Amino acid sequence: MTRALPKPAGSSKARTGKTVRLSKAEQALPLQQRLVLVATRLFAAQGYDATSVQQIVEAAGVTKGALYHHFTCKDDVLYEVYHHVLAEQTRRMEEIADGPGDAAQRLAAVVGDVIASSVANLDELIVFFRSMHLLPEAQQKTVRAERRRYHLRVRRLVEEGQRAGVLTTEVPADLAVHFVYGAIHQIGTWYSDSGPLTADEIAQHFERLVLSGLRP
Amino acid sequence: MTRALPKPAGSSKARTGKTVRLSKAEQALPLQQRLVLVATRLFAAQGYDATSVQQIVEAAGVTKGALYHHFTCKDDVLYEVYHHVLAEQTRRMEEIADGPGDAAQRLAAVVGDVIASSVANLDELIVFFRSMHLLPEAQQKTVRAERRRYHLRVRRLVEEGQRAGVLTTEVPADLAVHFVYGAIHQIGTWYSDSGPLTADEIAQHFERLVLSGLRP
Amino acid sequence: MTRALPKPAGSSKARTGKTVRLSKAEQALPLQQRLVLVATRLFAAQGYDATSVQQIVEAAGVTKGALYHHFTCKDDVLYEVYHHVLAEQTRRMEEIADGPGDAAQRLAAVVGDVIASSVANLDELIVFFRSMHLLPEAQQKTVRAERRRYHLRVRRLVEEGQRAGVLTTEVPADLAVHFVYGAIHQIGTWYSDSGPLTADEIAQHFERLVLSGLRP
Amino acid sequence: MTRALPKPAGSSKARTGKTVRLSKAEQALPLQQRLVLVATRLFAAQGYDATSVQQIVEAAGVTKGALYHHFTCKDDVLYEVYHHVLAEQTRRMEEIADGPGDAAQRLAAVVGDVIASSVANLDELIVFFRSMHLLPEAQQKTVRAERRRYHLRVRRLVEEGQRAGVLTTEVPADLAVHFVYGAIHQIGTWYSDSGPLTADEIAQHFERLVLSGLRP
DNA sequence: GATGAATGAGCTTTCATTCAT
DNA sequence: CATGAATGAAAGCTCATTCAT
Repeated sequence: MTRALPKPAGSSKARTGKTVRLSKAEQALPLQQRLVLVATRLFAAQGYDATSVQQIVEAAGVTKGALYHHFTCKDDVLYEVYHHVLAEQTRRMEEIADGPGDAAQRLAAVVGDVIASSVANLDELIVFFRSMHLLPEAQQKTVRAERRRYHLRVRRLVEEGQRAGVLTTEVPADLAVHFVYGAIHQIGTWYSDSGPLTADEIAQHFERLVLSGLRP
Repeated sequence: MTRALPKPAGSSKARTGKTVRLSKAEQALPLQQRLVLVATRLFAAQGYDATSVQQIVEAAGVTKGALYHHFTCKDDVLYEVYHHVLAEQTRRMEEIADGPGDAAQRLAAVVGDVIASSVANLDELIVFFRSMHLLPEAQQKTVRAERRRYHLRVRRLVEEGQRAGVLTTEVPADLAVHFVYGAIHQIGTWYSDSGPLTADEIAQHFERLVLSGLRP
Repeated sequence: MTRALPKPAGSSKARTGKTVRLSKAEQALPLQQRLVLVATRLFAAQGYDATSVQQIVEAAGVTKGALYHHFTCKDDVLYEVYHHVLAEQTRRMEEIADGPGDAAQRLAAVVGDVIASSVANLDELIVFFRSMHLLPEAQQKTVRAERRRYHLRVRRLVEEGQRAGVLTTEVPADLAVHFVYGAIHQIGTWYSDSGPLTADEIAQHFERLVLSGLRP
Repeated sequence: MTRALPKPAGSSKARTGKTVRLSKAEQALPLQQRLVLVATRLFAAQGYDATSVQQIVEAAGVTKGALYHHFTCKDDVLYEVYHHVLAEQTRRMEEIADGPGDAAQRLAAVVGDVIASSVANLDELIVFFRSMHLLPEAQQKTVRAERRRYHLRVRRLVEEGQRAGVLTTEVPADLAVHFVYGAIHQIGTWYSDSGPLTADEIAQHFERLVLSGLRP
């Protein structure tokens, strides 16, 4: 017996009694969006497997049948979260990447923007990195493909900067992108609204840190 | 079991038929370590909730009774994975942080070392970030406390470097640490043995990227 | 429904993906008959319980509301199948039984006719014997009463033959009827359109087999 | 609205509140056999789909987990019923068919025996013909193959009789077998312990009816 | 008349965990 | 120490049926 740990009180599922409260505006959303919203919060707080469909529908104020009227299965709800995050993030990134400024400036802008939107949607970020692997293989493939497209677009931005001489060629572009996004994607594990820094301040520091490493 | 019928495909548990094969050396490990090892691989591949106790004991070649002899419950196995990772990483980091060289050099060495050991134990890294939130609150607290101690030690190293003038004071030490480790902790999401760069090369690039950002 | 995900294989309902195609003439039937027709085929192919109301209405090209407008409940659809089979079979049998010829000749004619109409409506026959027990007790009673009436009429025909000396008195009339219909009612379990014998040939053989056993 | 039928009181499942009572001897059976026994009775009374696993385990005095420890799924329990019936019936038939006497005598003996054993195990007979089609396709195939083997053996017996001149060649052997067994397999739909004839009397009459039809 | 969203009840199955042997 | 049968609780999902529009 390795150690006598205090036994968890209840079942291993529903690890926290977490309930989600919705604002007036959120309650007015169409049921499908309301369910995704509620599910995102619960998945972020407890994990996908540990969140029961029952918890989701209770938090949304409907019954299971209603959920299964809008989604084919629980996986589908999770997939919807990804779909939402990825589509939004990709859209924003591309708008900046395809915009004006030199490549280094645009990269910095992308970093700043993605930090802002990550902080604004922390739950989605958390769910994304903790639970993607729980999707059925087929859907994981789709998600990974979308992510790769995102990654490749940013890599092209870095390569453009390298060719233009505003970013160092010493670091392979691929690795540079991983480096940049690594720091950002981990924000969910430590950021807190009540921390000493605002999202903006974090974004500025990160822009600087990232860019100074990538300058020639 | 009367007869082995093909399992229904849709089962949300056992998402992959993943089985784990152990090397000769690993098979010779004491049962407790063997179980943790096998569990780590399964948790990394399928997630904690999606891995059944049955799968773990089958992969380790024993029966449930044996597992429950060594661990109080399934949570305890997961906790053991963390204990193992954290203890080892902390030991290595402190050895370097308390060693010779200026603060910036030691920080670079820490970064290099933690990347090396992360790549060498990818499964543990993956489980750590994906499944920590699934532990009962009590154990999460313990783990978070250990992580904070680790974080604080590295922060002290950064502060030392700032005071010594070898690291910039423009970035808060706390944020600097988050930045450094963010990139490292995400390695599990993209690193592959068959990728273009060796762990060593990645480590060198990351050291450079990190340090150039933190130089005054 | 957000997206069409492949259905999990193991679902105990919808055992086969059976869909029913209707001929032009059948599509022109009034909705109520069309629903009964479609339901008969689905019940025969999958069983009553395994066929969902959804499948029925989809196959008929309408929505649930339409079905519930014509039938009080799913049971009612099944009952309608019986009603249809029984009324038709009784009508034909009585026409022959009340017609010309000696009792043995009329019995033979009944056998021939019932085989012909059973083969022509195999699905109804199958549903009849597989699913009658699934009706609510009250409706089962009604159906059983109708069947008994049918049975008694044929028994009277046999008794008439016995009195007239054209059928043996060694076999109780009741048992004789069970014997005769046993063979016929099982046709659904082995008959195939592509088998070596036509319905007519089967009918002729069965007439001979039955009658030679019942001759004095 | 076709007709106003009295609505079924409860859910469509568990159509009857049927409970099964076990004799002392039956209660002493190993759990696996006890479950099959209880399930056979419930399936015969209510149908397979309409019988819940809950009903089975309650009648057997255990919990669901116990059932799933011995069977992989509900289908498996049904399959076990078939396996049991078929193996037993085949064994008995082959013993007689391979025994002494001319082919007609052996055929008569087979008929007598199968009636006796059908009456002795009416529930199994009923389940067999009503619910076989509810098995997954793979298992249906197996069952059909076993049945075909049985059918072929009896057909060979008929053919032997035809060659020996003790059975008519006017009726194709295949059809003859279908005819013989048709009557027998329907026994479940009308036989009652409290009816006017004993199983023995029925058997004797059927032997006579069948054989006189098949004599040259 | 017909639709589509929603309900409520129940179903099969899974699984961590216990315990007599 | 270890096993294998069994428990108890919950989970995901389906479906007949209702009802506002």
